[in-house]
Amino acid sequence: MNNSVSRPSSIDALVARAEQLAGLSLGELAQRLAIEVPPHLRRDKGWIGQLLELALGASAGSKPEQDFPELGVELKTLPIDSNGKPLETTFVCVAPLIDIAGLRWEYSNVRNKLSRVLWIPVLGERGVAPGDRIIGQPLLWEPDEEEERLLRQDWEEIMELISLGRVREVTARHGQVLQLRPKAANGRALTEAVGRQGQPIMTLPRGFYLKTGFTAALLARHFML
DNA sequence: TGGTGATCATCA
DNA sequence: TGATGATCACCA
Repeated sequence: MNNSVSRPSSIDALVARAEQLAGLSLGELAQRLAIEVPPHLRRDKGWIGQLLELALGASAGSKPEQDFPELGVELKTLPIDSNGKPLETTFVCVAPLIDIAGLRWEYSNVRNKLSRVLWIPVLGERGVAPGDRIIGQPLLWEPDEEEERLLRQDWEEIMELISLGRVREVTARHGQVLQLRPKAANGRALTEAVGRQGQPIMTLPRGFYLKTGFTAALLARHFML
């Protein structure tokens, strides 16, 4: 089906491998891995991410962990336009809606996932066929003090609302850099949460997403200074 | 059902 | 036209 790629033994090896992919089109990379290129992403929204995971030797699976737990690195592809600006928000992880008493930022899944991220920019607008999109220079990123402060602030504000049983009142407009939005297979996929009187309710699963302004800024901080 | 990978589709 | 809310595919 495809050539398997070994797991990188170090962060340096991972970054070096990612740098070697820069400049390639996704079509070229897919061909190397003997992977079929979909004509569009409407039914394969995760195709780019999974292609890069395969190319870099990330662990598959659907565990709420980093892609390279032994390296402490999370892998994220980031679609960008011709100006280098992100085209989409970035999914981080699902949000816990029950049993959240005592949850602290320091031990949160958001912080764990974002403590170190290998960003792979992928150049190409919606109209560009997936195979024609170009892999950009990777960026190994760790949040600086200000970024961490903003993330923490948003996380705490959103989690407080959830803990108060007000998850249904939280919209994507809450938060400066981090937002809470539905993350579900469809509108019928419900999960348990807590209502305003502390009663159990069923609601859409939610996920934390990074707003485009935040990812645009972190790219700018490293590539345009 | 709830995780992973995300982008789509529509509206303000 | 950018952002929000909705959705797609796959896996355990």
